[in-house]
Amino acid sequence: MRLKLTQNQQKVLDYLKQKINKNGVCPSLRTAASELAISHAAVAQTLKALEDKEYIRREGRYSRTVHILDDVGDVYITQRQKQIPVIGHITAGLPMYAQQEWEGHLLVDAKIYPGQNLFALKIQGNSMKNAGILDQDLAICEPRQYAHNKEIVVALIHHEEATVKRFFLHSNCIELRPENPDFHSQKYEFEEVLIQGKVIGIVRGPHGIDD
Amino acid sequence: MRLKLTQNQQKVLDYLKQKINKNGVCPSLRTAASELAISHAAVAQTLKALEDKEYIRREGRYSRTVHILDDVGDVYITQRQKQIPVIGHITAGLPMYAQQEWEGHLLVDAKIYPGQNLFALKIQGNSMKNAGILDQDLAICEPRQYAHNKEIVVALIHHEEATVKRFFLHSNCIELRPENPDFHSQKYEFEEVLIQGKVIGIVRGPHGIDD
DNA sequence: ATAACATTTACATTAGCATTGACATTTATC
DNA sequence: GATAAATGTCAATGCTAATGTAAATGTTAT
Repeated sequence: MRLKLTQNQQKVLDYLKQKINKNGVCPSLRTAASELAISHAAVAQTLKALEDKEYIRREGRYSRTVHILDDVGDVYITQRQKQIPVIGHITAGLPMYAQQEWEGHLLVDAKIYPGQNLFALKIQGNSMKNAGILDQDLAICEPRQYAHNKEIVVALIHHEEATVKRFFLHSNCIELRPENPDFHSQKYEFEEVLIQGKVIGIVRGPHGIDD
Repeated sequence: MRLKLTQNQQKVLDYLKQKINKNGVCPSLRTAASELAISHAAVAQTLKALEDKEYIRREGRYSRTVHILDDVGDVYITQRQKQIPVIGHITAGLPMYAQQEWEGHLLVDAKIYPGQNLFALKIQGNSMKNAGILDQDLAICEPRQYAHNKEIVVALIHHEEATVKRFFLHSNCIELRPENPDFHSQKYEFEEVLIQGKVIGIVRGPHGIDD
């Protein structure tokens, strides 16, 4: 949702559009300033405001190119917003939608994450590092009580410990395999493991991007 | 559990929600006052009551921003959505912000990705695998023309080839280091490399989660 | 009585817009 | 290439209108 423009900002934007349409390029600050009868720095300030409000975009620091951004319209965007709970701790025996300990909500793009009753889980540790899942990442999960081989799942072990691992079903046991040579595969009896969901995506924020 | 609202408080809250949904920002006290047919100080008092009951949150003393809170104390999703363009290819001539080059928009949570004028870039290849960035991931980036050592950046090489690598500045060259033993560091003269932004996050969809 | 709600008024703060001038960077010109 | 001109940036500053705050006070409903 773009913020509304003030009268002055609209005036400058209209002027820019007209100029760019006519000449193909943006006029210099001082040219614009003179034609708008204000100072060059005033134009620069308004341009900054227009950029902050996402009506234009500029390139590098001293670049002279300005792109006018069309309204992308948020009619469809409202249908794409999806709010999913971030689960703090998984409590045994409760289905996902009944989990109590929320750490809050996460907003995701429904176009990328289709499905219902999705939930998010904050990853603890680096056991899935080689699958591109790092400590503190948010794993987007779809609730499921079963899993196929090689899928990355959220599993509850001994009804208390939640973990994200790659799933393998063997004839007599379930193997939960980490993706990090520092960790080892664990094998469990069928009744020791409860599948809670399948990981369908990852959201990583600014934390820990640069070690 | 939050205290119940009075009829009047509920009315004002509904009004605020509607206004914020429509305009993206909270109306001024006097605007609201006029539309609710009361005085501006009355609105201020009700806002104070709403804040005490944790239905809204306001920033500084004289700040004009109001956040609507949900029952968990999170900011409402309508105030957290942020659309960012997905850049298809960064190529010669820097048409990076030319809208026709965009592959669409991505909806992200503003709480996780603060900052303005963000853009997303689809990762090609696995050269950053050990940094938890895989092929086809969407890298969330903040525009920047400079970088600090060890940061993961989007760089344009020889004005045509865009790449995501870890950045190192040496006395006589710039090193762009991949995070994958199958690839090698590349060193460039200063004028060969143009920094376009810093990677501040990753969004990975269902594709490629299970190799 | 008390809390919620309302008003009026004076005051403090902020946003938007403008200016100027020094400076860094790019572009043009020779 | 070197130099000059043009251009974008930044910081400091001032002004005005719009805006939020606070205090004193009155009204209404429970």
